[in-house]
Amino acid sequence: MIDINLIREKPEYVKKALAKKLWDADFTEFLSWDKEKRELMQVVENNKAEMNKLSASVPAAKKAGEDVSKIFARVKEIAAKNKEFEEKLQEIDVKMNDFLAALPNIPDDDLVGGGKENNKVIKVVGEKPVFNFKMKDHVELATSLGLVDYDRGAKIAGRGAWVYTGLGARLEWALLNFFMSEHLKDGYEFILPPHLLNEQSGYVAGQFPKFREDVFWLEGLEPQRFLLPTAETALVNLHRDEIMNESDLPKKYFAYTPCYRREAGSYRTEERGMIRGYQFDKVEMVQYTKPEDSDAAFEELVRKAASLVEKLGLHFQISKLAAGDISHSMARTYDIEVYIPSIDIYKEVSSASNARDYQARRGKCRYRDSATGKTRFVHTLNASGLATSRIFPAILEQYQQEDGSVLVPEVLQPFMGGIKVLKPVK
RNA sequence: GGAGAUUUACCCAAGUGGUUGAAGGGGUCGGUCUUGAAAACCGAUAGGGGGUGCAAGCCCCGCUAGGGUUCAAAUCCCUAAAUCUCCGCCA
Repeated sequence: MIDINLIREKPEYVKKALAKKLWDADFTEFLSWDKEKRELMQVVENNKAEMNKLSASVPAAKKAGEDVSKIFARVKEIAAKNKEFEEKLQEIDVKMNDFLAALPNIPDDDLVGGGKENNKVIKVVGEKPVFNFKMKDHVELATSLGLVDYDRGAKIAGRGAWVYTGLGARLEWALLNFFMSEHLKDGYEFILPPHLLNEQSGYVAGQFPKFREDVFWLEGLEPQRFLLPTAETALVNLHRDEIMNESDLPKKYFAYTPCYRREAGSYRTEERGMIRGYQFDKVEMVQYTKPEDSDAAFEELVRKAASLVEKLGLHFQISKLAAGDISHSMARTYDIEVYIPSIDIYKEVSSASNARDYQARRGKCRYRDSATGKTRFVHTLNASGLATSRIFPAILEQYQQEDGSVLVPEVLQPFMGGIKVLKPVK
């Protein structure tokens, strides 16, 4: 939610900023609603004040033995007149809320406009691996090593599903454990949230109304619930409708959940295997900060996400996203992209974003400023740390050996009972 | 799935139509007393939005949420949510 005052005061600035997100905003109608709303409020509230006053005078008048029927009639008269205005007012209110709720966040000033093509690689870590043998892709490797069973996944669940088996399951779990241990070391609090969330949570995270169609809704539950598309949805709602103490900030959380998304359907051949599925595992970090601290928190999240990939010994890059490529709710996003040799492409394994007060406004998530005693909206930030569905293939491909085996990254070995090599099953 | 109870401020809690624009207690904060603390006593403590105004202020909405009845609702009616208890179901 963008601050309505900003739109009132600098509509041209907001329009320009949103244009960088390839969003064409026109505030002329909105501002006229706003004006009308405030005029109507004057009338409605003045009428209510008069009604209140008249009603309050009834007991005294009764006591004095006066005729109160005139007061009743007068209040009724005002109420009837007011009804029309109130209905109009509510109508405008709904229109304005819908309009505001649909607006994306304002991108940070330093971002370039436009879409993906304007993303900029700001850091490259490691080098593309060189193979002096015929390299295999991760699907081939996962199958020959007995790590993933695609056929049985399709059998029991259908398209877009796979089964981690044996050492594959252990590798997946080792990744998650490794990520968790790093976050715990950094003082983040471990959260296991519910996976079925209510509509309000999707709204506050900013995924709704825009992405209502991209999540899985459950039938037979009232009120309706959906499967979370990322743990961020749960984590940024933890403190909604709360006023936190300044001393509680920053809040640093991480959660592990599968992520459920409908988008999986249309993958291209370059994305075969476990690059995209209806469900994938992710550890997600979220911070709640004071506004002045969110830039530093953002840097911390990017650094943390990158350090995980680096510790895994994988070649990757960090991209600063153009305004049009960052998600709806965010003001700023850096992607960590790991190299997948078989397709010679860098794929996102973490998206670190600063939502600033966009989500906090939607969720009325505030803290009390100890200096002024006033409430202020917090800033929320999130970053994957990490999604396994692309790290797993990256490890298989980048760590593959000529004999068809795959080395286990050193940091994962303690989480896999010391196993150092994944060997082909006969 | 069925039945019942509950939902008031930071916490507990009174309150069934009109000085309740919410008692009382606890807590918290400030003070008196004290070498210091405790105790006691005194005082403060309803939040959060919104409108208007240079401001002081004035006004509107807030007793889980949304509707309704009424001149007037925490209080009556309807709907929903959450919590608790019991029963049923339980891969």
